[in-house]
Amino acid sequence: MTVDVVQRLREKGLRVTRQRKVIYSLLREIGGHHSVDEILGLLVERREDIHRQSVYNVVGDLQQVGLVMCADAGPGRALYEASDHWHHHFVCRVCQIVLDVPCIEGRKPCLEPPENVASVIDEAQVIFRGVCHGCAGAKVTDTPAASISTADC
Amino acid sequence: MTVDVVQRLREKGLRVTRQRKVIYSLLREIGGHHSVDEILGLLVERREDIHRQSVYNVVGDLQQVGLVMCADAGPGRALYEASDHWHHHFVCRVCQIVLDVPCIEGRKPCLEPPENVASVIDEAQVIFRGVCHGCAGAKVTDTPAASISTADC
DNA sequence: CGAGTATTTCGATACTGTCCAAACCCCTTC
DNA sequence: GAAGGGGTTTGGACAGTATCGAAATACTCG
Repeated sequence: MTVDVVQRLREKGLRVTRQRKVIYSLLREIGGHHSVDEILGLLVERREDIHRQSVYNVVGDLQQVGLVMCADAGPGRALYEASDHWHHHFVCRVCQIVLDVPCIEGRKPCLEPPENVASVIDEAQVIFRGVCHGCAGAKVTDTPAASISTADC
Repeated sequence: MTVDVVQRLREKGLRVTRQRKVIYSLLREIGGHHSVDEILGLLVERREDIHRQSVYNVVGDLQQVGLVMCADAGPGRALYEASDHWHHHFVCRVCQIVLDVPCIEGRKPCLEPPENVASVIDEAQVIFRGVCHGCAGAKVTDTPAASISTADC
């Protein structure tokens, strides 16, 4: 918990500040994927006076330390989450919700880790896209969602 | 080529406008991944007078039609490219360059979709991260890139 | 060719992320 | 426990990205 973040920061030579502890425990508590401004809003609700820039700094630092990961969910604002284990993400084309997809250990992606492309490849994150259960159920009429089909981003 | 875009737009009930033809053939010609503002810059160079908002509109439309795809390369601005075949991307942690990674399957759901997560999953795009050849050669000192490690799938 | 409407244009605006200097406070040392 | 040093936070300003609404334009069909 809090012991974890303190220890981890010390290990990496980063100082243990109120802001870092608060933001990490917040992300841990609420779970899910959140943008910097969402985090800022939640902090304001809880009477935590933390500057915008600090949120950017802190999530960046926590990411370096390995306590937070940035969810790949397509272009746009960055989404952060407290990272327990490596996993992938599903993004609904209709409501944009982001869901975790467990990473099946040992099962490599459909393509062999590409040769020649780069010197070091240490991460492979998958983005699945489609329509979530909620939107699939709700959609009865011919919403634009029906015509999205293939070839969308 | 141009016949293609005209036909494709008509099929989907979209009008064939100068802007749509110009932007598509531009993307087709130059290849690679480009942001809206990069596209806009290239259009200006070529004396093509097209409004910013129109570029947003057009790439969105072409994407719906399947002539353009949005490259998943992490958060930030969206990168568009003329879509020939389905593929994935490698992003360099140092210089942020985006490189294509061929997909062996070549078609959309190239990874077996996870169960229970959603109703429809029609796309799985992979983002590989690491250090490209250029940056790996240039880097002699202990850059932060060296401490990234773990978190592989 | 003319009417109707999709599309483009224009200006304004919200959002996201970054930069810099000054104030602050965490950690180490004594 | 006090003091110093330097990593962090803060505050304000700023560039870049993307969206909105209304008016003008131009593509398509009859």
